Order: sequence, then structure tokens, then C-alpha cells
Amino acid sequence: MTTKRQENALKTREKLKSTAEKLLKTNGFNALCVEDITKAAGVAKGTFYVYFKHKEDIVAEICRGYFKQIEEQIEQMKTHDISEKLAVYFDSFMRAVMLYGINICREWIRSSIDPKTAPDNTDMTKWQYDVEMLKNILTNAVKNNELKKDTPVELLTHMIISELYGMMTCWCMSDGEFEPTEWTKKFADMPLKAVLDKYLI
Amino acid sequence: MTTKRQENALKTREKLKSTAEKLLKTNGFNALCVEDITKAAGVAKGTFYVYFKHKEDIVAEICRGYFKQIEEQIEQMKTHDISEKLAVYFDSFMRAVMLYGINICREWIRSSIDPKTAPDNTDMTKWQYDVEMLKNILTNAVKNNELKKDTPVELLTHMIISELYGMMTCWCMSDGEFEPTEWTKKFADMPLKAVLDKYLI
Amino acid sequence: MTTKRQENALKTREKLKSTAEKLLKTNGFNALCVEDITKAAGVAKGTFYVYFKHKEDIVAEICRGYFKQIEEQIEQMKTHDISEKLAVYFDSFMRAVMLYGINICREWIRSSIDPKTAPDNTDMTKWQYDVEMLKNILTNAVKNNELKKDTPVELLTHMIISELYGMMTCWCMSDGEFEPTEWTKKFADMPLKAVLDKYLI
Amino acid sequence: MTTKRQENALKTREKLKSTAEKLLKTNGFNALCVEDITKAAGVAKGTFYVYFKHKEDIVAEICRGYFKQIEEQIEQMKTHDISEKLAVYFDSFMRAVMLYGINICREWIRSSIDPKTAPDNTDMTKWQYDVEMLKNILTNAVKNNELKKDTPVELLTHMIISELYGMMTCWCMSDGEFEPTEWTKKFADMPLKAVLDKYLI
DNA sequence: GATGAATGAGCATTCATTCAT
DNA sequence: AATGAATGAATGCTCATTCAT
Repeated sequence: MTTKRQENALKTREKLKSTAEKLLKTNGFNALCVEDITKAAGVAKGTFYVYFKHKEDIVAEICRGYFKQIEEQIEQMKTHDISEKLAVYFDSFMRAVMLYGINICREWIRSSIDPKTAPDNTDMTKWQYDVEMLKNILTNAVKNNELKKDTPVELLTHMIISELYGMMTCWCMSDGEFEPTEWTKKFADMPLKAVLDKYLI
Repeated sequence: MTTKRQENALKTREKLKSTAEKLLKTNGFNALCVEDITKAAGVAKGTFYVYFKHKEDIVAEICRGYFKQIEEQIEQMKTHDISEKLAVYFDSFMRAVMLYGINICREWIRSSIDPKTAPDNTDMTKWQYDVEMLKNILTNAVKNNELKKDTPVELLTHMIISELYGMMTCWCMSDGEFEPTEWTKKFADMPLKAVLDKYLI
Repeated sequence: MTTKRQENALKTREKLKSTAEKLLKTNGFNALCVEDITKAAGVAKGTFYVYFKHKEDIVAEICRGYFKQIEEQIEQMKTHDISEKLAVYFDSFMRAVMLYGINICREWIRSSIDPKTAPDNTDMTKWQYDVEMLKNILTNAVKNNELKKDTPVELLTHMIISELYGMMTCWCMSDGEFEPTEWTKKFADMPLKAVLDKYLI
Repeated sequence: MTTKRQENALKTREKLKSTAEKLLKTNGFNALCVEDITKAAGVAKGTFYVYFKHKEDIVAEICRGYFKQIEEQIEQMKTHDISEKLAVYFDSFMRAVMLYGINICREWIRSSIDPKTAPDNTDMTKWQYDVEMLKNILTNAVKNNELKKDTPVELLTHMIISELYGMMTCWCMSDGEFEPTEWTKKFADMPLKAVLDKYLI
């Protein structure tokens, strides 16, 4: 059971996170500073450090929250086949990109490219995380006889991830100006399909 | 005619650029600071600002030097057909990625993602530049009747660029650990070819 | 009679003290913080302030514990003469230095040098305490006709204390590297003896 | 030749040092902060770091200035014998203590006790410095046949230094209240003399 | 053109202490 | 007595940039 105090503490923590998230979405990572977060959250500067050891930690947690959701979604699809799973994965990835907006995407890329930000950070970058997740999906498909034993899981993983990250990166680079729905079509008759077909059983 | 003084000035400028480039390649953008550049170049701090208005400018110029080389190469291929041009483009892009190394790539991505670094910067980002260049190649191919009039130049451009940037981004994210030559093979029987075929005359 | 509650409270207090002492010995004063103490003692941060008004207080109490022991020893020597008492005093002082280790010594010196640390501190520093104690011993020796009436108690006190603190300070400064037993010999045929002899009856 | 600019720069440096010295003497080390120094010196905060890499550095330099003076004095006494040299050394040491005042002394002790203050500091502490200097004086006396070959230089050094530091430390502890001239007398018929006599030739 | 002294805004982090529960 | 959430003052240091010489 949680006491009133614990509840309040949790509320403070969430308030900090949601405030930081809002600021991150609005102004981007570069403009994010602890003082702004706490001021906007209506708490003292020190309170931030009650809940987060480093400034980077809250950003990491915000971003992780986003891309972990995809995993849960995929995990609930135990009965579906590999094509469906990949379709959902692509869809979820794209939705995340659109939903969370350009500044969050930038932070995903930034922190994946230049991972050594927080001193004692041992967390995976989004990229590492995505690679692992996709590799799991494909490996399981091999185990479940949905894909041939000689499927080049590693290579396929990188192809797909590269496809998605290419899209995401370019979307950020265009400052969100092109319509990512165009890309949905592209994904529909995904060139990858041709490649994947070879390994489908 | 250039006076001795102008010559020396040019030398100083080049010395600054080559020094900064070395530091950029070695330590990455985050670790680059004006003091280090000038100290290593053997000039005073103030001298830097004789030649570059902002720290970003020298970085931009260094990087631009790199990706402009591709354009020259393509321009010299006037007689070749569109397929050859694209092949050369892909090849050049990849070579640049490998040659200039991970820290330069990171800076290409970083500055393309977050373009508003220098206050009065009006330069194109590498990404904008690449998009323009590729669009030109394709547009010219349409004009020259190598591609059908209804070729979706814009879309094709983004598909290709996204492909290349996906590769480059993921290469940086993996900290240069995977073998980009694997990707050459992928590019060889490039899925795009299938798409492009539809519009070839 | 003490209730169970009072007993527990006392236990908590002692736990805090012994934990702080351990940390002080290991890491020194600079690294000592309330959070570490309470965490290591298994109580909440606030509990510390139930028993100690200031962080300095617990340190003072720990250190005082050490040097009060010497007094008790001396007091139990009522029948012994002044030479024996001083010999024991020297011996006890040195043993304390060795036993409690370099970090405790540093804190003795630090707090004696810079006494105004705790806001409302009225306690004596170790130095003041040692001076008083030694002065008492000598004054009593005068009263008991062990020393002449014209003995310069004040001066002798300072000479002896200075001798001991010189040794202790240098021991800390050498980072405990020289062998304090060398000093025992020095104290044996203590130059002071020559001085003291003049006033012995 | 020094230009006007270099002169001004030197002046700024000296201004910073003298200001810091004044603050150090008045308020002690604990109260010393960069902001106060620069404000009082009438320069910008950043200017401090043009001349000193760390806050500690300026303090170290101030203090070093003080105790290096003694060395120069001793070095100019090449023709004098060992007794005179030691007498001058004692005298100089004491004068320094009195002249530079209690807060400087505290800093000498503080930094000698707890040397790891500045990150990249490789300088000797005052204590180490004093030990070396005295050891040299004695070693040279042995070489010059002023002291017997079997003189325990190391031990004598520590005895003398301990004597001096004992005095200095106690003076700080008494908050400068006792009269150090009393100590001059003590040094005059210095107990050490008795010890030293054994080794004089 | 070259210098290098001076600037000063900008920012994360620590930690003793309080106090409502 | 015990808790632990909240506080907020305090501070060293970086570095791009300017400008008088």
C-alpha cells in the first residue's frame, strides 16, 4: 500500500517528468536546463536531484518511456505471424516518430549518435534498444519456423533499422516538412519484402 | 596577382582549417574548441576570428569541402546515363562516409538535424545539399529523356537520400562497428532499382 | 529506569555515532556527509537531526570521546608523581594518535585550527582541552609540592603541548609514513626533562 | 623587452594575487571565493581563469611566495656555519609565521595536512618543502665536515620541523593569542642544541 | 593581418537542514 | 521517535567572442 506521502512524491516525480517532456518537445534538448524544469514544475532546484541523479537521466527516462511502448505492443502479439509483427513494428515506429515530434526524435538520434553523455550511464541507446528488439522478433520467427534457418538475422535487422532510422533522420532534417505518410506507402510495398520473401517458409 | 601578405593570410587560413579538421576527426565536435585549434595551429586566439566569424563556420567549411567533392565528380560525368550517375553517387557517398570517418559523419548528422547553430547561418546543411544535388540529377535525367515525364522526382529523391542517411546514421550509432561493405552489396541489387525501373525509358 | 523506547533511542544514537566514526576513519572529514551516515546506519536522514543538531556535533562527540579517555587514565593515577603522570600522558597521547589513525588526527587538527565551524558551538577544541588538562596536572603538582612554586606552568604547558602537536601534525603531513616509534625514543630522554628538572623539588 | 600589454597583463595578475592575499589574510581560506576575488580586483570572473587554472592555484602561489623567501635567505649564507644557518632558519620561520598571520598559517597547515586539493597539483606542500630544505642544510653541513658523518640527518630534520610546526600549529590553535616571542627564548637554549652538539665537529 | 587580454553569460550539482506526517 | 520529501543557497569553471593595440 502506498501512503499519502509516497503518492505525493510520485506526483512530484511525474510533474517533473511531464514538465521536462513539455519543455523538451517545445524547445529541444539544447535549451533544456534544470532550473527551467523545476521552476516550471513549481518545485525547488534541489528537488530535481531527489528524483534524478543527472539531468540526462530524466531525458533518458522520458525517451525510453516512448520506445518501450512499442515493445509491449509487439509482445502482446504472440499469435500473429512475422509479417504482421513487422507491419505493426513499422507502424508503431512511425506513429512514435509522428506523435512525439521532431525534438524528441532529434534527442533519440543525438543520444544514439553520441552516447557518452551521462557519466555513469549504462543504459542502451534507443538505437541499440531497437536493434535488440528487432533481432529478437526475427530470431523468434526463425525458432518458430516462420523464417528459414539460414535467414541472415543480423543483416536483415540492420537493413530494416537503417530504413527506419533513415526515414526518421531525414524527417528531422527536413524540419518535419515532408509528409511521412508518403513513407507509409513506401513501406507498404516495402523493398524489404522482396528480400524477406526469400526467407519466408 | 596576390601579394606576399595575401599569400600568408591564405596560408594561415588553411593552417587553421587543416588543424581544425584533424582535431574534428580525432576528437569529434563536442571536444572542439577555438583555443585548441589556434594553439595547435600556432596562432593567436584572435586570429581565428579574422577568418571565421563563428566557430561553427570553420566546421561547416570543413564538412562542405568533403561533400562538395561528390558534386564535382558527378558533374564530370555529363555523358553517362542516369544509372551510372546514381551508381557513382552511391559509391561516392559511401566512400566519403568511410573515408572521413565517424566523427565527421556525426557532425554531418548533428548539423543537419539541428541547423540553427550559427546565428546568421544561411548555408545549406549537408542534407539539404544532398537533396538538391540528387534532385538535380534526377530532374536532368527527366529533361534528357532518360526518365519518364511523370517520374516522381521528389519522392524518389527522398527515398534514396533516406536510404543513404539511414546507413550513415546507423553506422555512427554502431560506433563504426559493422562492416559498411555489407551495405555495398545491398546497394548493388538496390531495391530502389525495382522502383526506378518503372520510370526508365 | 529506562523504558524500552529510551533504550532503542540510545541504540540508534550509538549506531549513528559508531557508523560516523567508521566513515570518518576510512574516508576523512571532507568526505563525510549526513546522507552516508544515515544510509550506512540504516535510519532515515531526519533521524540524524533527532540526536545531533549539526553535522559537526557528531564529529566533535566522536573526537571528544577519544581524548577524554586520556583524562580518565590520568585521574586514576592520584598516587603517582608528576614525572610518571607526564610519562603516561605522553604515552597515552601517542597511542591515541596511532590508534585512531590519520583521519581522526586530521580532524583534531582541523577543528582546533578552525574552530568556528558549528554555528552555536561552545565546546572546547581538542587543543584547548589538552592545554587545560595538562595545565591542571602541572598546577596540581605545584599544589602538591612536587614542583616549585615559581614553576612557569603556562609556559611549560605550551612547550609540552607544542611538542606533542608538532609530532602529531607532522605525522599527518607525512601521510603517516614515518615511524612514530622513533618519536617515542625522542620522548624518552625528552629535552623537556632538562627543563622540568629545574622545577622539580 | 616587455610591451605595454604584457605589463598590463602582469599588473592584472598581480592585482588578482594581492587581492586574493588580502582576502585570504582577512577572512581565511574557507571564505575565499573566485567571485569575491575578481569583484574586489575589479575584473571579470573569467579573467581569473586567464591567469590561474584552479582556485587553489592562486592560494598555493601566494603561500609559496611566502615560504620561498626563507630559502633565498639561507642560500645567501654560504659562508656561515651550520649553527648560524639553523638560527637564521628558525628566526625566518618564526618571522614568517608572525608576519603573514594566522590565516596564512592555517592555510599552510591545512594544505599540508590535506594535500589533494587541486586536481592536477604536483607541487610540494609547505611541509614537504620545509623538510627538503632543512634536510639539504643538514646534508651540506655533513659534507662540509661541520657535522659528523654519522649524523642522523633524517631524524634531526623531523625533530626540528616537528618543533617548528608544533609551535606554528599551536599558535593557530590559540587563535594567535599567546606571544610567540616566548618561543624565541625557548628556541634560544633550544633542547635540540643538546642533541645537535653530539654531532658537531 | 595578428595578437592575446578581457569578458561574462551560462549551468549542473551538492548537501546540511527543516518540517509535516 | 522516526521518517524522507523538499529546500535553496552556494560556487567553480568553460568558452565563444570582442577589441584595443
